[in-house]
Amino acid sequence: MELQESKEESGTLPAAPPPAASARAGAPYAQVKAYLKEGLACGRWPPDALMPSEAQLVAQFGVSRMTVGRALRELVAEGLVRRVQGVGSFAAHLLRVASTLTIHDLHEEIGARAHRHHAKVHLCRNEALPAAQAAQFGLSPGTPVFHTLIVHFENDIALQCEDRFVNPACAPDYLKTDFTRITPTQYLLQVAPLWQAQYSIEAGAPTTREARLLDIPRQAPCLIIVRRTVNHGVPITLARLTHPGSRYRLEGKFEP
Amino acid sequence: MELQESKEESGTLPAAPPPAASARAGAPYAQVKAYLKEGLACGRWPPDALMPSEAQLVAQFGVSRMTVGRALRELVAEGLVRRVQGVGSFAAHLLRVASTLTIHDLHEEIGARAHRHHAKVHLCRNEALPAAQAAQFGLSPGTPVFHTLIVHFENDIALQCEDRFVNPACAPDYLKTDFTRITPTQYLLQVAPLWQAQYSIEAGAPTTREARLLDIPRQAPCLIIVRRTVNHGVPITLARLTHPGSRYRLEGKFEP
DNA sequence: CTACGATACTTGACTAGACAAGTCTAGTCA
DNA sequence: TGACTAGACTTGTCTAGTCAAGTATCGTAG
Repeated sequence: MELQESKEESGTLPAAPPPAASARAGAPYAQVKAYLKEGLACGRWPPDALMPSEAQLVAQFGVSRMTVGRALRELVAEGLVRRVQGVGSFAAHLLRVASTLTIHDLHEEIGARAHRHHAKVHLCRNEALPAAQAAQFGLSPGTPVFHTLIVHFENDIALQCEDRFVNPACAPDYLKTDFTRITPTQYLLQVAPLWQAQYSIEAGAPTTREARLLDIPRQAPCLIIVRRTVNHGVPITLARLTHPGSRYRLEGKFEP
Repeated sequence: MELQESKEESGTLPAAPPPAASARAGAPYAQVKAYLKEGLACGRWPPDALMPSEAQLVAQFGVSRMTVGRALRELVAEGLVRRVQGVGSFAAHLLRVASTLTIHDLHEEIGARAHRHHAKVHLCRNEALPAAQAAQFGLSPGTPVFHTLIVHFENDIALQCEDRFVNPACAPDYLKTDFTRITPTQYLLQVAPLWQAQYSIEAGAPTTREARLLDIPRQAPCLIIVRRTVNHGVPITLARLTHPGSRYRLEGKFEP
């Protein structure tokens, strides 16, 4: 359903990283930014060191303060620099740098590889919210909710078991959707733009039912993603996505 | 070693999300940004819809073009808006929004919970790079590399098995480090600021040795993170981090 | 010696205007 | 009809200056 994925043998990584062409070096602000980034990378300003002030950079590069300000602001946004008003700019601890995991739709991902996707709907009904999910979902136990259980296949191999609860208030027509044509994620994004999500990723054993639906042994390690989506504080959906560990992997990268 | 982690029972999520106070609403650029964000969230501009031009926003808010430009530029950086020179600004597909996984050091994380961390070094030597790792690492098979195998404990419970290769050219004194006091990640970040990393996350079974070192059964599902770090195209380190699925979980969130 | 205030320096934010470059449309000419 | 061009509109970027607000320092008055 989501999160960039791949499917290769265990423990490998994709080929060498792309050169990551940053903003074109022609723009003055990009030059200042590249200069600072380079200095950060080569250790000219170790963590917590005082970096040049805007005025110094203005003099050094012969550009206006707005321009060096933009360069520095972008570095702050990237987590490379910490600025204190009245004091100066300091090199950040790269330890705290953040990476990005791109969220994709499984359907699209499979399509992008020119593979076939199909889904089998095992459950699609109105239900009272079980107590076990109530606390995480953020609704009271027993509240009527929609519950779907769908298995997604790539080229007839089961890739994901999607067990999902949906708040009827956010998507009244959810159950009428043809989930063999559109994934629940796609549908929900149309109905309620995604506004905040939390997820947890862990390795675990599938439930008996999941093992049966995915056609894997009960002991097979699975990558389990639990995701909760909220719009303006109102819970939209709670999903448990179970993937056979041998068939699914998350990948990401980051570059300060 | 890294990636924000937690350790609770299976399949749960943390408590409700924080309100996520954005930049203070007082600043004009923040007001414009909030206005656009709100419209994006409530569906005023569905994906690919044409958003107001800078000139329109200038007139509407009575601010200068630099100010609305900054608001829009930040929304582009957050992946909420796509702009095309000469054409206009468009609402992005939230499907493609990026989340962040904060990289932490295991040592720090454990300390933050007021728990004890200790490490046991099982291997710390010079070795010829095995062919199996050569391709991913980006060095020729047989190249001399440093190889460490360290198990990290939290309150005497094994949390991570860290199998790591290090390029001697980047950290000549790596083997002399006392890894019971400082983690390899901490040390490497001091020596060579992290510049680019790739990782893959998957569920799998531990190797026989990992199972023994972590004191878990061979069938126990593990969360396996393989990470490769590169500085200016030069490989620094390749690490395989194996975590018992029952004791370790990754968490993250995103908010457009 | 201490407390206070002036001063210098820093970042934060904004304005008004400028030029460049890309895209679309409508009108014109062959 | 088809090709071309001029104009309008858009974003991308920059300058030079302004005002505000936070912080550190240093000298002076008590």
